[in-house]
Amino acid sequence: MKPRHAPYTTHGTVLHRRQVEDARRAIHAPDVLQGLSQTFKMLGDETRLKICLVLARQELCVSDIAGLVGMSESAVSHQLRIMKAMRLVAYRREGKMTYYMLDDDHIEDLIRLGARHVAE
Amino acid sequence: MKPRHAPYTTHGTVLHRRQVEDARRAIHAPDVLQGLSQTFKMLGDETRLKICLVLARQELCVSDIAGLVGMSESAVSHQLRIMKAMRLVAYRREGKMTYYMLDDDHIEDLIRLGARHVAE
DNA sequence: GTAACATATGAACAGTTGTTCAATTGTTTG
DNA sequence: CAAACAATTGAACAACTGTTCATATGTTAC
Repeated sequence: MKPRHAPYTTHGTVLHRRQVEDARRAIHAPDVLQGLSQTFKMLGDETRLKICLVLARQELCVSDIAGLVGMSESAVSHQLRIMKAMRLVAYRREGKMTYYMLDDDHIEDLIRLGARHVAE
Repeated sequence: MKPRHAPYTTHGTVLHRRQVEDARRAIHAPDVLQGLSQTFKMLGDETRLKICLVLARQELCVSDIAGLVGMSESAVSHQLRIMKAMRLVAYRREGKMTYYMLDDDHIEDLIRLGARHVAE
């Protein structure tokens, strides 16, 4: 059985020149890479993921979000602050309450695609 | 200015009945939710994200992956173990080397969609 | 056999993360 | 005004994460 690759150097250096050169092109620019991982990390927490889901179609006040995601209002408020900083959610104050809403069209698509992946 | 919502109860209970009922339907089943956040969390780490990118088109040995993503071989090996456990990568041994490759079509789509999002 | 190498693995560690709790702010209502 | 309520904030804390370092495993070449 003949080898599919041709290794040509030693430790610390590139072992498979052609493959490595091709692969290098696949890596995005540092800032894109950072934004990407930040976005995914955002959705990597179940609480935030649920918040995104419930806020996708309508605005909701903090208490209702808390009830829906099964977390304390404080915990939700902390998460919303992060999501607000990332410009993922918009908010609107009305009297005692603050209504939050998802302010990013792409997120829903991302979750939908992810869900299709999970469903195998 | 008339209120857009009609609050009707107090603390701990639902404040906006209709919105909450609609929102509740948007939350996926617990196992789907968990799978989703796990997948996103996976991509939420820059090292793993880069590994996915470089392994999308061709297989590579651990040393070359390490060189490409700028991490020690040990660090990469640890991450590959996790990714292997998640059935995200497949591997093939050939002599001294182990060649890894992305074993999940959806991941690339997910990253591509994410990248489009980052680019605004 | 030994030496060199590629990879894997375990323990330890620092850094980060998400929640809780208590206190605070700001608003509405009586 | 005070009481009730919605939301926010900061400190503290436990849990988790990713890396490093040292060591181990397994393969190839001499």
